Amino acid sequence: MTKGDKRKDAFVPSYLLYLLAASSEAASAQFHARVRANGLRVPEWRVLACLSDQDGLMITRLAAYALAEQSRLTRIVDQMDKKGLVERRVDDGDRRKVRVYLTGPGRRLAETLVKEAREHESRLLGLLKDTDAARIKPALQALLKSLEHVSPGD
Amino acid sequence: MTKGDKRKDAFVPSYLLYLLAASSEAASAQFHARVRANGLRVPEWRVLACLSDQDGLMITRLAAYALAEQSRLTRIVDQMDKKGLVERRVDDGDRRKVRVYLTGPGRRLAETLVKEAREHESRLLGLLKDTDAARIKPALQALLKSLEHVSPGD
DNA sequence: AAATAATATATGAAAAATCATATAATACTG
DNA sequence: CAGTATTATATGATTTTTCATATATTATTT
Repeated sequence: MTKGDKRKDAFVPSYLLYLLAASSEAASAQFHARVRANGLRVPEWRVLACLSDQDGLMITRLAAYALAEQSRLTRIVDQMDKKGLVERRVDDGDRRKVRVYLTGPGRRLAETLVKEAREHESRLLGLLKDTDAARIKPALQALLKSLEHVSPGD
Repeated sequence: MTKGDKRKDAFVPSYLLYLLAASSEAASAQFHARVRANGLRVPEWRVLACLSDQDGLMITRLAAYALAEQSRLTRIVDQMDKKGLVERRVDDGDRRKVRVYLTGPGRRLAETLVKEAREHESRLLGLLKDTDAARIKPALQALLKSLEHVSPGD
């Protein structure tokens, strides 16, 4: 019982959901500042990144891929449309669907930012010991995958 | 060139910041539903958890610990105060500081939810292979720690 | 100790996110 | 193929969140 034992068994600092939220926030902070420096908000950057992976996604799938709720994504696409970064096209085969495509400027901005994102990621991983750097992405991918098939009522 | 090569090299699904944000969101979803079932919103639960680790934190430190911006935390504490879960006390030594303490009901609710959180975490880790389960928390802690000392202008 | 700077919290106004639901198109069913 | 159900997107109203800054207290400087 010497000293410094006021928090003998803190819960939060080793709680998985805290570690995920806190490290997501901390790891993203610097890069998100770059996003804003490019005149975008975070959800807009996510849309650009998703479309640069797969152009012409419909609103619903784009929302899921970009981690945004559908009605929010509709409005994000509105704003990106106004900025000239994307354009909407109604799907020919199913006219309920609205597909979102990058414009020229949108694609160029996406490419710039994806490049910056890759560089930033390298720097982040470079901060870690090789073992941790090698393990973190596989562990997260495993977690994500195992959660994909969890029933909602769980 | 057989088939199924439309997304030859998708960026997003293996991008660290995406994996962090997506797995944080996916892993938290079920537990956050439990939080709401207990009449709390997520930031309120975080405050309870932080105070159950260390009662009487000042607003600023509580904000950092609970991953909320200061002015937002002020309002969250307002609401929790109204609900009778916490109470404010001005610090005697430095009257700028407002310290936040759990009330009896607040502490009981915190204990209930921390217990549920621990159980939920076990279930989550149980979904993973032993190697991934053993590695994920250390890897995240290493990432968080390496980011603590990154200069803001980086 | 007066003047200035720094720190802690709160608050008003604006922007963004959420929730429920409207609208429109397509798919199913008897 | 008429009627009903389902799916996709948009929108209004409300609640949250954010941003800048006001207010109050303490620390520093000269």
